[in-house]
Amino acid sequence: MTVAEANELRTICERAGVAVTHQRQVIYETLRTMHGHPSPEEVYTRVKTRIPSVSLATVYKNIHLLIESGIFHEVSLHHGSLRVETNEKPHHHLVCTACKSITDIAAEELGFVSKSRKLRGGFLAQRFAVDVLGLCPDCQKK
Amino acid sequence: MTVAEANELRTICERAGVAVTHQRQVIYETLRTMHGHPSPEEVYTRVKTRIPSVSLATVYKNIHLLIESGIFHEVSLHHGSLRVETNEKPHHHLVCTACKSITDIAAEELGFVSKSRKLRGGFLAQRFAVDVLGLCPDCQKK
DNA sequence: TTGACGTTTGATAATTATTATTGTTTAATA
DNA sequence: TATTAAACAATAATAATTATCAAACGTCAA
Repeated sequence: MTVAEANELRTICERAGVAVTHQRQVIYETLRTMHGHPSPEEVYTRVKTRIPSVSLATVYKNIHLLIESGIFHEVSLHHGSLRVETNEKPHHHLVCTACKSITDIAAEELGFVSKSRKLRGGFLAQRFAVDVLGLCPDCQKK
Repeated sequence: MTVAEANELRTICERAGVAVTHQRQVIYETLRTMHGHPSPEEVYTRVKTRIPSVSLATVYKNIHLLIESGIFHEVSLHHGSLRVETNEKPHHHLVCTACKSITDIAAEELGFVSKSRKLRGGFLAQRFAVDVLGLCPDCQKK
């Protein structure tokens, strides 16, 4: 862990009012070294090599802490369950990072050029998560 | 159910090689009348008012059928588990609708103007799912 | 140092969402 | 309507996540 990283974690913990424990340090550090889009289970497996006694629940709790602190993100807010899209018109979504509610917004209404942070209805935009859905090369073959 | 809808469902079932059962009809029809982003549980509750004996598993199976037929979509692909974003650079994702693999693509690399369907690496773009992540008015108050 | 107190952890039970299994019923078609 | 494969309901199983709780830990005042 670099000095900058150590400081970052200390700041996060201070702001959140929690202690800088060994488990937290290792989980933070592990995430910093992992690439891609690891699941809690994958993080757990990695952390276990350094702290064999670590609990999966601890990994979950600390991942949540780090995500809530804004230092890491969820790849896509998944809404706990499958959701069916019933709006046929081309549109995007306003997703609340707190309550995860989904509101439709017409495609025209969302100019990608705009950097305005307050959108229609008072929604406060923090970031755009853009998924291109389609088929990867492997799946095209099948 | 309108005649057009009845035809649509029949076509879907023919293509998929499945029977047009009463349950399927009611599930399809129910989805058509629902707005927003219903979960399987919500669809199940609705369908139950017309077919009290219906099983939740049947609702799941038919929602999957309709999604695979392309007549409805998932709101966002959920990957079965939480995924942590470890890439700090601004980027988007190439998500395979079949295997749900996620590949990063740099923000610059994804010109929104482009309508090219084949992207870097041979990924076949089918549609863009754009989420604006932020806070809804209610959650801003809290 | 010691002891008291609040926090964190690990172990595990509980919950939630989804999928698989199985015996029974039903739709399609002759 | 009789046949037969498909679809169904009921429910068990699984996977992911969260909740519970007792024990261990860190901190700080004496």
